[in-house]
Amino acid sequence: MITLKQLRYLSALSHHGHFGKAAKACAVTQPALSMQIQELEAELGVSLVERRPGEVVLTEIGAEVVQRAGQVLATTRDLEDFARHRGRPLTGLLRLGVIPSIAPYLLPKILPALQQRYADLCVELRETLTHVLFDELNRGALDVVLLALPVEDHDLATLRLFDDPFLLAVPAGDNRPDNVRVSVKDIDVGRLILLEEGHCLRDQALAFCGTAPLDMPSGLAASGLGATSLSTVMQMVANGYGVTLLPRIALGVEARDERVRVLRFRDPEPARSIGLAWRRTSPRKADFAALAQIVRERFCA
Amino acid sequence: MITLKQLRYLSALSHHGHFGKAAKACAVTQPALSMQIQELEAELGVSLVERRPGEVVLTEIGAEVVQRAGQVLATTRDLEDFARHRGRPLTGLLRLGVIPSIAPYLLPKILPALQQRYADLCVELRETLTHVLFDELNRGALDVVLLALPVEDHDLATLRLFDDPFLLAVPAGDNRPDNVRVSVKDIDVGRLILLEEGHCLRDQALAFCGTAPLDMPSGLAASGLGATSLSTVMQMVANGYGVTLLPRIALGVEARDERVRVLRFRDPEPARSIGLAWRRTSPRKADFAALAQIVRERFCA
DNA sequence: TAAAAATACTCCATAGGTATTTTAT
DNA sequence: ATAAAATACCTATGGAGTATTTTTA
Repeated sequence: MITLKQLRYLSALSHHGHFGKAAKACAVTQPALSMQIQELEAELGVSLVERRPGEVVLTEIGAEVVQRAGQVLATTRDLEDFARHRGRPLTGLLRLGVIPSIAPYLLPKILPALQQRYADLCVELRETLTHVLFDELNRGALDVVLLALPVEDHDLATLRLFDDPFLLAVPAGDNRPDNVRVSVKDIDVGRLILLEEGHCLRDQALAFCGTAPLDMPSGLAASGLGATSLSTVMQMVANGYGVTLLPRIALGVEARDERVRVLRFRDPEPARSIGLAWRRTSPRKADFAALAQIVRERFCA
Repeated sequence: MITLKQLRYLSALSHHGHFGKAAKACAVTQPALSMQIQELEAELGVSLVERRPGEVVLTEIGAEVVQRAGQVLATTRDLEDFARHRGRPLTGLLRLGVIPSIAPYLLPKILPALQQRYADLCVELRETLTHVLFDELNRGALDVVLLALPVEDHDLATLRLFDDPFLLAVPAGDNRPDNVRVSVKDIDVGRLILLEEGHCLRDQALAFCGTAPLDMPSGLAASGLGATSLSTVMQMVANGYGVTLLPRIALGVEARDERVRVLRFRDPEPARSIGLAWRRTSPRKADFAALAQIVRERFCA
């Protein structure tokens, strides 16, 4: 009879591609995990992984089984969450994922409020790129994610929190008149500095500039020096290397340098939508609504 | 750590409403099942069942947990099926549900062909009402169901096989001319004999006659003597108690009595659609396609 | 008093640990 | 020779059985 333990081990093995590491991740020894994988293969009557020297690769069937095992484990986790949090919103552990262009600006304002209002809550933070967050969400490694909408993944439900307009950050020496709103067309795309590939902020900025991501000759970002944080990008702007699109929520933190000027766009201002995403099957919707409430109180005009 | 065994026991307990019976169904002793349920309740930190004398009732949370446990178990079963049947369609056990107004007419023609063409296949049959079949399908107690479309349940996928027209069966003494097709309006609803409540055939017939199910004064059916098989209904027709709608697939079996005449309806003939339904997540779609092929060979004009 | 679930206990299957061997580079 | 997985063997946890007690109608 197949067990959840076997599926957990298989899932870990698939993610680590290595019996020893997977075993460590499961807090057991390598032989223990090996035995359970063998047991599972015997139960199912198929071979799931190919033991190659140096690496472990899933068979075709194995990959599909891993996928289905992920579903089983996520549903199980949802069951547990449901039972444990029923009626007591925002208690226990909440694993929150946030994208890098939101985390430093939003979290400092909401985490203290969360801790204060929900004393029984323990937030576990994860900051990384959108597609990684999605993966972890679907695997059940995260409960909810704070990111830029829209989300295409149909296994996820979303909630829009607020719109975050983009501003144009230019070096202080820029000769544009103050008090005049700029147009997207005023941007010299050749001087545009953006985060490196994979950041949704980069894609949004390119979309607003009407530039296809591929034929993008965007200054330092294109020359391999892709920045991994808005701080770095703003440093580059301050030093006169170019301009960038700055989300308004980052204004207070990133636009303090007097060598930088920040200009508003003409209406309709380009903006991104900030929202929450979670597995459709998640039983903690009440938690997410409470979280949304906290965010909105601080960020809705 | 929660286990599949606990979920299986809980599921059984919920269906039997009795620790002893549930334990028997799981092929374990009552204390074994009791212990696992207690263990599960301890893990989840909630009470799932209320032990009342004479009966066991689920708590509100328990009901939801049972529902979610069902999902976990069904997904797990799908995983097992996938691995075990991969690449070998129609082998092993296929649990097939069929509604009563199809089973006696379709199965004799397709089961021998199935056994012959797929010698490794073992078909387990279940004949009962549509809503029971759905329940068993969703619980994973059945693999696929043969029934009348449409199906509203959105967790199920369906495949249309063929259309089965209705014919009007009347006593031989009926004075309608031969060779003339009848109209639905010709039916004396007061003399219409139908299967008892719960049979979809009954609802379809009423819909075609434009009669609301509630204010239905349908002969014997309304007088509490609801028939449970078309055979019985046809016996009533033969004895002059009324008329009925007969699906064409039943023609050869049920219309042999010379005291019965069968008349065709004017175009467009009223008809029901016969199809297959299975859990969306089922990995045995290839099996179902092969099954559909067998049926179509014999029932598509 | 009877029926059903919980408890007490005993036993054994098995998951997991340690040590070692096998395998492939 | 090294790294990684499989195997051997041992231990101990805990799942399941039998017998018994508790509970409540």
